[in-house]
Amino acid sequence: MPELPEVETIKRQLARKVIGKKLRNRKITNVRRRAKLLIIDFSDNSSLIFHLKLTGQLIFNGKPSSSTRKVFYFEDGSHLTFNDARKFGWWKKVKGTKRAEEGFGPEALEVDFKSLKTLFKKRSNTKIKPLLMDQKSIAGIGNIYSNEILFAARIHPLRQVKTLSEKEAWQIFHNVKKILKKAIQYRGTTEQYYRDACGQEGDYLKLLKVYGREGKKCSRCGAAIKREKIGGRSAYFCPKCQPL
DNA sequence: ATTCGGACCTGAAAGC
DNA sequence: TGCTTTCAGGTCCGAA
Repeated sequence: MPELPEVETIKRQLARKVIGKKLRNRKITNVRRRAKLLIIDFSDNSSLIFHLKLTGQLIFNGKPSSSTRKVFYFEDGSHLTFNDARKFGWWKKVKGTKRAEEGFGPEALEVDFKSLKTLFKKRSNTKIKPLLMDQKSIAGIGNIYSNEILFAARIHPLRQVKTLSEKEAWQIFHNVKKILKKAIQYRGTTEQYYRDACGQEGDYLKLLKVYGREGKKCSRCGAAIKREKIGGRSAYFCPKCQPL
C-alpha cells in the first residue's frame, strides 16, 4: 500500500497529534518521512522507525483488531496502533537514524530536473518503470504511482531509459511532481488496506487512470487498458496513448 | 548491470 | 457449496 503520498499523509496527521506527547519518559520532538519510512524522533535523540510495506497501518487512538501488532501508549492516555495484516511491515527503535536513512536516492518531490537527467544517463540501459520504483534512484514512488505517472506522461512502462527524449524526460519529471502532490491532497489511495492516521480511507482511488483498471476504457482515447508483468509487478498502461 | 524467481505472510476475489 | 488459484500500495536475496 503505502507509497510516498500515503506515508506523507500519515506523517502530517501524526505530527499534529503526537508532537509533545511523552512515551516512556521521552518527549516526541518530530515526525518525519524519508522515502517510505515514517520516523518519530524523541527528546533523548532516539527514534522509532516504521516501514508499512504492503498492509501496514498507523492509526492514532486506533481500536486494536486481529491485525494489530503493537500499541504505543502515551502518558496522557492516548495511543498509536500499528496494524499489519500481512506482517511484512516493521518498526525499530534506534539511537540515530543516519544508518536507516542511507541508501535512498533523492526524494521524488525534491529532485530537480538536472539530477533526474543525470540519473537517466547513468541508468540508460534499464526500463523506465522499474527505475521510477527503485528507491536507491528516486525515493518514494511505488507501483500505483509509477503507473499513473507514466500514463500522464504518455510513456510506455517498458521504454528503455536511453531512448527518452528531452521532452519525454521533462514530461516524466513534471508528472512525478504533479501526481504525487495531487495524491497527497487526496490523502493517498485506498485500494484495500490503506488507512490514514485517523483511520480514514484515502480518496485518490477515484482519480486513478490506469492502476487496477485492466480491460477498462482509457479515459483519454477509449482503448482497453492493458496489464503486463514488468520486473515482477503489474504494469498498467494504455497501449494507444503509451505506444512503445 | 540487469532481470528473474522466490521468499517473507495473510486474506479477498475469481475460477472451476 | 467448496476447493484451488491468483492477486495484492514492498523489499531483499541469489542465480542466470
